[in-house]
Amino acid sequence: MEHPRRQIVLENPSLGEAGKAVKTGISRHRTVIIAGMCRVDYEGRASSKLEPGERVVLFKPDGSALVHRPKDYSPVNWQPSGSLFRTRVNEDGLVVRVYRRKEHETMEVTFTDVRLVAVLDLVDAGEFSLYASEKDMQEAILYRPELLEEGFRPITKEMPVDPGFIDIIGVDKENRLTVVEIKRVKASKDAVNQLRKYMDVIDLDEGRPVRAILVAPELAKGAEMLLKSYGYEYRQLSPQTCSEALKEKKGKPLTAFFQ
Amino acid sequence: MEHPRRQIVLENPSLGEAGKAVKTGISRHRTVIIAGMCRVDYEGRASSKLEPGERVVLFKPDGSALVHRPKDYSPVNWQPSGSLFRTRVNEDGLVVRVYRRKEHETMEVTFTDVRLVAVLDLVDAGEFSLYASEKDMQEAILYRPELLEEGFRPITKEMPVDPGFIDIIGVDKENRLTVVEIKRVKASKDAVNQLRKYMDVIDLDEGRPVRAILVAPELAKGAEMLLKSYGYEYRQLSPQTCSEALKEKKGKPLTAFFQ
DNA sequence: TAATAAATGTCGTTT
DNA sequence: AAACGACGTTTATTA
Repeated sequence: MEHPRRQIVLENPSLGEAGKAVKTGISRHRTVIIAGMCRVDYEGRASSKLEPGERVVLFKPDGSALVHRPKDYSPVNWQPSGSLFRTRVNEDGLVVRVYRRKEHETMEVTFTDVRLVAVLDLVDAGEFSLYASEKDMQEAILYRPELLEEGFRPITKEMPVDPGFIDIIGVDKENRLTVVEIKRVKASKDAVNQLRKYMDVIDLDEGRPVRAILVAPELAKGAEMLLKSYGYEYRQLSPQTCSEALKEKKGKPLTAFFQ
Repeated sequence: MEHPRRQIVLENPSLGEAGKAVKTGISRHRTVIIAGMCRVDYEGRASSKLEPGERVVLFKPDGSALVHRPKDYSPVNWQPSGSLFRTRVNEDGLVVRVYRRKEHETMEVTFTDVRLVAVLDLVDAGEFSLYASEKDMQEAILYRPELLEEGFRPITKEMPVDPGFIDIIGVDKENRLTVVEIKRVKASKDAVNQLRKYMDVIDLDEGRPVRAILVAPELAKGAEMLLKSYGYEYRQLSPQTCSEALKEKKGKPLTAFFQ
């Protein structure tokens, strides 16, 4: 015997019917999808006005809300999780007010015509894994220092200094102190400046020559100039390569490499 | 006589029915919503794996795609606009492959159970206006220089220099050259460093004293220290205040202020 | 809570 | 195409 999950799907409902479904969905912490003609007003850190048009609006059980136009990756208006919803139907239409009290932010969506309402009881405990992040690149170099260069030996990772954290500090085969800054995307001037900030601190602490190496899959034109002017070095390395290297080394604890 | 817009809404369809609807929707450049049990694999700049769970997936006519879990503001997987879709039904389920050839990026969503498919012909030409942006702050100061300080006269806006653009250059009431950097949120060390970069360039060009003013609604602790150490100044100003000032001045062209 | 840096950042603009 | 900076950036991490 089939036992269909409780869900509401209304096609071209009246504003009243739609409002009722939305209220039900929100109070029962369901995922609510509304598609239809609406306008949106936002007031908070900035303020915005979106004139009427047809959009897809998502209200999630965690209090996040998204207004999506029929184009673009990013929502035109939104509220992050933790927001509160209030739904009402008045002479303007079906109005959903989404507000965050602490941040003093409000987004109000007013529907004048609803094409679709769906109230869904979604269950999602699936694990999400991301590979080839900057952290992966860092770990890969710690596990296989030859990815940086032959003879390199890491000493510290995430070394805290005044301006932030130095990704990796180590020594090269000639025992010179080496500061490593990792970028998982094409390195820009900013990356070089970041490295420079670290070098300024290191130079203060130590009186001996220190190498600086910028690790990234690509180097922007301006960044290359700046890097050379500082006498720093560049090592091409992609997050994918690092991710591959990590696969082979899975299981060994990081600490083993700091003995 | 009613003329309902062409749209397809299927509740708990078979994978075959769902696939057919999705293919139709994508080929006709409609907005497609699918809710159901799926897994997602992404491969590109990074790579990721999302184990099965129930999600809402959006495919837009401009080639953008979003996978939303029942929580969080941001999609767990996505592709930006310009992507291409390929839909097929096989032994794994209903598979939608979203790829961008140029960037070598692929996202593949595999549905094993579909709770809802909606194919909508959304029309959205509504204008979007954002107020109290950094641009608004800049314009407000150009229109009403006293927002910065009494006697200030702007000379240039968006002055291109080596590291980027100086928001505003002007002279104060004592005719001293003044460099203005604007931030619409609390200014951090980064903002001070940005200002410093501009000052380095200006100092090269001119041999006379130059003032540097950081405009922002708030100043971070570390930023305040750094600012003082450079001898730069801070002017508190909120985007909201600027937005208000602009309302009163609507209509006058900016160029009128550079005579 | 504040600060800091990463992000599959995205998006717009200009060279 | 590349560079550059803003964004209601958001998100995670750490002091």
